[in-house]
Amino acid sequence: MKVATWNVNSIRTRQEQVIGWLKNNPTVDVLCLQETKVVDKDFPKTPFEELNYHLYISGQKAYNGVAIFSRKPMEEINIGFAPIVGNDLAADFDAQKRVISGTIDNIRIVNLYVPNGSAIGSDKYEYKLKWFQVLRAYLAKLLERSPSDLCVCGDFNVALEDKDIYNPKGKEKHVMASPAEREALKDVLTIGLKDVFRKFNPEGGHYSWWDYRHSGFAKNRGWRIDHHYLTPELFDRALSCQIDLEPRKLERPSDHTPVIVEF
DNA sequence: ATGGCAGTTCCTAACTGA
Repeated sequence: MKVATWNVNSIRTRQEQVIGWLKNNPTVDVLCLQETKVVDKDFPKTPFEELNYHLYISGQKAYNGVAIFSRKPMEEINIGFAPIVGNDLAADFDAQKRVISGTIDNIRIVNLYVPNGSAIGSDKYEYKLKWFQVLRAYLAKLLERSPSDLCVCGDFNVALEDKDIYNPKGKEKHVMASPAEREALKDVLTIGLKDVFRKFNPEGGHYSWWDYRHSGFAKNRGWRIDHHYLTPELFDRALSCQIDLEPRKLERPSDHTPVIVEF
């Protein structure tokens, strides 16, 4: 099975590129999208349903929004944190549409759009750190509830190691690389999740996001912030994990490009 | 770096993103 993650930065703007990518990648079983930026009633479902995908979406106006496209129907679709951690813990977080998950072939796919955090010390930064705490509770409960394999993927807005950044100098003061953000993500991973990209690609120089500004992509000044984290058995079974640079080369691209795991 | 790019809406200005 192949599971891809792609922050498309607006599904309506990127619709034709996503269709083209799915046609070029017919072996992808599940595509997790982030930053769809559209309410559910306006999501362009038809073109993807015509390609025989089952769609599971959770969007809001202008910001955020996640979706899962699957070749086969998924089961136990959960939207937001609340169905797993309860309303009290999820209350401040589910207004932003950043979490959707579903089960396929006994593997629970969790699709995340982690908050950006804006700037270190800002309210949004504190929100991001708290969000990771709720995520940890959410994933721990998921594992407790049904000890199936987990594939937690999406836009994490954190580069965990210096080698995930083109020029890490001074980046500890930069959102996405600050020590507190890295610790918050590492704390989530202690429940038993591993970065599968690093199983196959131990070296630096691999990125999934490039700033639109300053010709970031042309100069390969990127960050690796889109990840797949797997539970141990699934990690051991994994066959490959690759970043597809092609969509980033197109006219009017998303600032992110897809990452695909096979297990 | 008041920077710069791109997307959205309360749409030609202001916001959010990363």
